[in-house]
Amino acid sequence: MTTPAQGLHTHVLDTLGLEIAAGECAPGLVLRTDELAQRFDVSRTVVREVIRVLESMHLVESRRRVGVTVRPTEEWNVYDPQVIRWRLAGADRPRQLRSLTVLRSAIEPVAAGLAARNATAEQCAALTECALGMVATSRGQQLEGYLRHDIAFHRVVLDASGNEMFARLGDVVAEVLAGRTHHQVMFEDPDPAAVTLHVRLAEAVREGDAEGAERLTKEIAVGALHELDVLAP
Amino acid sequence: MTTPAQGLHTHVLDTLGLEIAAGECAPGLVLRTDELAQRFDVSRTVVREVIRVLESMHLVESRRRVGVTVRPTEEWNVYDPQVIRWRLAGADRPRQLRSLTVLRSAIEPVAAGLAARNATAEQCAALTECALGMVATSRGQQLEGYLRHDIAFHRVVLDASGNEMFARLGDVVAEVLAGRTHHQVMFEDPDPAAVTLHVRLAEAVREGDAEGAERLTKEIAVGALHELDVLAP
DNA sequence: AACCCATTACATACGACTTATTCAAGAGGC
DNA sequence: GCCTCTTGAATAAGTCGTATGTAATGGGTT
Repeated sequence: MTTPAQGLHTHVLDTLGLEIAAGECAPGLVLRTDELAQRFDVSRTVVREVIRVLESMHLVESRRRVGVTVRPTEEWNVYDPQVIRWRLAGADRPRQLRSLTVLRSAIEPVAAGLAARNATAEQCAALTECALGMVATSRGQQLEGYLRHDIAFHRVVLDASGNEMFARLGDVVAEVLAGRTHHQVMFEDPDPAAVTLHVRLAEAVREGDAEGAERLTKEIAVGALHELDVLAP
Repeated sequence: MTTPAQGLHTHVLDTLGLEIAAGECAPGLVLRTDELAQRFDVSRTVVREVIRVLESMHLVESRRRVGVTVRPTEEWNVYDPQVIRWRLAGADRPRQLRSLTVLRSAIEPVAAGLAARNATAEQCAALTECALGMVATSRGQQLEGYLRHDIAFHRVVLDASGNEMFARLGDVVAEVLAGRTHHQVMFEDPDPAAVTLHVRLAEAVREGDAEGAERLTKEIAVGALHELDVLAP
């Protein structure tokens, strides 16, 4: 475990956040600030700043006389990209991937519909380019390149929706796609049907076909969920 | 501006967060920790903890030698309930309400469909009770009571979906409904059609009619969006 | 059983030291 | 003479140790 040295604060925060998000600290467990200071060999000041951040994520609760208690999962700020990263790195990655994919299946079709209405010419061009990139990397074990284009594609769609709440889910989608690619069996090339759907989605957005874009995105989502069912029981 | 005394940290954080979220601090503006310490008459320690929290929300970026710079809106963690509260309290509440309502229109139909499949008997009962409460308070300027039941209703649906990402949007929905009720013209009683839709949605969930639940929720969302269009140009 | 007090662990504060970044001045090359 | 690269000083955040305040808990007393 080599410290990236990128700040004591960052190191302590990452370590603690990971442990809590992974469920290694049972809810209700109390941490003592000076214990943590000892454990990480940093001052209590640093620990307190870390605790404050974890508190703002609703991962822990700090109360006088009792210490820092780990909060139950249901209270966490699960939309915080940092929390998502920690959870995806932890033990229940499968469950996490599933709930995030369900979230995507709700958001992205609507976002695609809006994108079909609002996308600029540049965004349409970017979308087509991404789709072409996906096609070009869809065979021959070029999963990393495929992933890059896939992420860019969905990011453009979310951005083009014109809704900032959707746009800000780009990072989440990127994490999901990356997690899926890196964690599951990577022997096979991506599903050809999915590639086709992306190409057609780019077309639908370019033509301003909102219903078509929504329907195609739903199909992509269904495929992703199905893939999860097959590969992760 | 009387301090709630509920911790220096909380006061400084709320004040700064509100100012930034309201757009009073232009992106790129640099704050100095010493200045802030002076301004709020607290120690640098407190300021630094606040800055760390704001940093974790991606509202600001702290760099050595340069200071604490306010980040552009696109980089904020807009799903953080705290950030949402700050923004709803600020100047661009209308835009914020709209984008959150669009988000709801994407999430809640899917959540309702899942709820129809997964809801427990208790959740179905709670749903019916909420719907009844909405009916009972739908006339005679009882908007506060109506709001309470409305919030509870949607929270149960999101919880019953069984997806934690949906469930955690309960707070967001609560903020949106409350913001809508408290900010807009409150002379009129709620739309009778909306009340009916909620009652029928409770029925659909109880009967396990996923498609019906999804369709009814979409209708509710369309109504809410239409209401926004009419009342907020 | 109700009240009070001592203990405990976080909350706040302050000051000194460290480190990274930036800006500018100066040396060197073209 | 102008541009570039290097070097060093200034600056502001980062880190740390310590001291004091404060609220909640738990036990002891009446």
